[in-house]
Amino acid sequence: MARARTTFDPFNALAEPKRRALLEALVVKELTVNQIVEIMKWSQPMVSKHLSVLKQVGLVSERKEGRYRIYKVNAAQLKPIQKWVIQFEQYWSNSLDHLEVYLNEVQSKEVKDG
Amino acid sequence: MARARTTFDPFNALAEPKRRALLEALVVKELTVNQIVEIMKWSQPMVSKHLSVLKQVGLVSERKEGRYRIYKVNAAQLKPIQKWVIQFEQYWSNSLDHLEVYLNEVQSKEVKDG
DNA sequence: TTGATATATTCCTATATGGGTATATATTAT
DNA sequence: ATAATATATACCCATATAGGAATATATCAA
Repeated sequence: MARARTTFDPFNALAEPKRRALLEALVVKELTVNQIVEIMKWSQPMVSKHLSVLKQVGLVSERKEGRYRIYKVNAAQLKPIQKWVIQFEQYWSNSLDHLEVYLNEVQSKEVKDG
Repeated sequence: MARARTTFDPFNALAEPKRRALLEALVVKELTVNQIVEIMKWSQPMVSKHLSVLKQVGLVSERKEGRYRIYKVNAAQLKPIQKWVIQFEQYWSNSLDHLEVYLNEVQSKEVKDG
């Protein structure tokens, strides 16, 4: 079987880098489709399709205004993702950040190997 | 073109629910492949393949011990994901909803530009 | 009405993938 | 050496895309 559906899972929706970029643009301010097209330099159908995925998982919402559709981020839908990630937070130590840990590992490895 | 490679992007690695389940199991304690097979009731190759993806993006690390490979979570690799999500945190805060934030930004921009 | 603009959708293709089965590789035990 | 165990990998297939091109739909303008 192929990959699981991206369409019903926010994790999956975010797996596509373009969609993350889209959210980053939209969080600054709500935009119409064509404004996104201009900003992103993507084709219009491409923008519409990615927006459609984001809408299906609730990460953006859309309202109609005349010919325009105005999209905005629904950031609350990111909360479940953060909650999932936070489960693991205790396992990356507070006192040392990852870089330090990494450097220490490299250092002790060099000491051991050298 | 098909979907972007899952193999080099932690977001993509987490897009697969089975891999998230795997991390949840591993964060409790490190496990060998066969222990995971028993716990998860997945086929051995399936476990190995998902572990391989997680390893490639650095979300797990592996050490060899005799015939066994012991896998453990490298939770620090989740930090970039959390950082990405946190960018949006102010927008799901209770005190301000997105519209208010937007209006404030527009207002200050107008003040600056006007 | 006719045309222009804004957006969504349909159709197509190429491809990365998830899962299964079989097999390869490594290590330990006899 | 041979067998058994632990794990990874190769191969195959079905499928869900992502993207492009063309088209449909909706709204506004003349």
